[in-house]
Amino acid sequence: MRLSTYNFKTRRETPQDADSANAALLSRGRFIERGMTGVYNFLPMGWVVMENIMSIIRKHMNSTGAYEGRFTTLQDKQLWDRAGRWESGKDIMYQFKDHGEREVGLGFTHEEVFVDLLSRQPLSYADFPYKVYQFQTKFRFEARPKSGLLRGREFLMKDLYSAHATDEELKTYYDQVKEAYHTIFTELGIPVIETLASGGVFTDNFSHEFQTISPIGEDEVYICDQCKMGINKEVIEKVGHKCPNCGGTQFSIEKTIEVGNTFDLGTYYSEKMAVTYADSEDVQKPFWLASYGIGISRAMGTIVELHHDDKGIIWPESVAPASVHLVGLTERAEAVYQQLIEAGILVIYDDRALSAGEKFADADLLGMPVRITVGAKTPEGQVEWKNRDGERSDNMTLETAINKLKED
RNA sequence: CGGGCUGUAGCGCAGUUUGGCAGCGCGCAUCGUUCGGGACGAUGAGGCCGUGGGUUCAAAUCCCACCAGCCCGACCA
Repeated sequence: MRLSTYNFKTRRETPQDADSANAALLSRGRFIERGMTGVYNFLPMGWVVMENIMSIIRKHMNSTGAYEGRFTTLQDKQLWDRAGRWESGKDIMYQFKDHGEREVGLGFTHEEVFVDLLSRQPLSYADFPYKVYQFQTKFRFEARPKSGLLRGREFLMKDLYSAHATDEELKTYYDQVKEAYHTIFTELGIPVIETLASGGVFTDNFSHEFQTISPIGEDEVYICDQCKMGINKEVIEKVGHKCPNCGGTQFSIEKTIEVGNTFDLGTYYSEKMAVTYADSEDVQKPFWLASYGIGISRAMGTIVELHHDDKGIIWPESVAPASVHLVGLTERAEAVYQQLIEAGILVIYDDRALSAGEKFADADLLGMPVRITVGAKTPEGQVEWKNRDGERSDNMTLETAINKLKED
């Protein structure tokens, strides 16, 4: 991609409404642009990051045997009444009347939709489990949106739902998804602590949260000194200040961002909504349900909170919009650009007629993992390689550089 | 939803106390000189001073209401 044709120009100054590192840097780099409070547009380069995050998640969701689908956003009140959540969800759900007198709402989670979907066919024990996930824009009325992409009223989320004939089957899959979550967050560059938490509006059981330590986080987690398991402050009384995993009583307390969660919902929704399956004796029984979420836009904001310096973003290779930021200071860069493309490397090429200083500053702000410079000071037949998170710049042949890029 | 602060050009801000021509920096346009860490000069374009009402000869400035943004609470993926 040539910056000369990508004309969303970076900002030198931080917009006054940017209240966090992720809001400031993503906005200065023109990855996102605020629409209204808690609501963001994604510009093309920002959307590439979102797509990259989604592909990583998609890969690992598929490997658990789940299938990707897409549920409705606009939903009838009657559906929500079936489990009694039209009333209990009033504070966070956008609810309104359409052009007639029909009461509708924007789904902020999809347990009801998934259970209703299952009820559209006769259910047999032999057909379980069902595992469907989606990427969808969620709407939740947050009293006070804050911290850029970390808490918004409209945000992109991956939600997975699984239905099981038995509790044992659910627990096996539940653990499998938690494993997948650990892998996903590692790949995203977000170190997580698996944390015991309350079920919120979803369930009275414990839920599991995937928390990452950050001073901007809104949660407080007690981390067990022995086994490193987390216990959300909201349930520390409930567990008697004792680690349920190893019995440890020494904790360190950290501010954290919740980047993922899993809920074991039991047979609650199946029973409430009166959707059951026939077991091997042809007895109708309630099935077991679990749901699992990861906020995509929140993950993007979190990555920036975790990976930046005073000059800009430092994208992990796995989600970066491109592998290389090519700073072209002389004509020779054009040929280098072509060869990088031919080698199959994703590259952002700064071919604009700007001063070197501006180009370097933008390269730092935009945060591709590797910067390659070609200028008058570059020895003939070589390029200058600099890692975004390093200080040194090294001269090497383009061939060497390409090989290095392909190793990663 | 309570308390506080703030809304002036695309962005960052001064001007409001004490009413009197709409300002600065960045960015943008044209020309020239520059050219390895956000270069320099010249010229120029760009404004519903958040919105509505009021006071006044005169309002960005004073008064009232509303809207929006940020912060602290309450709430929350």
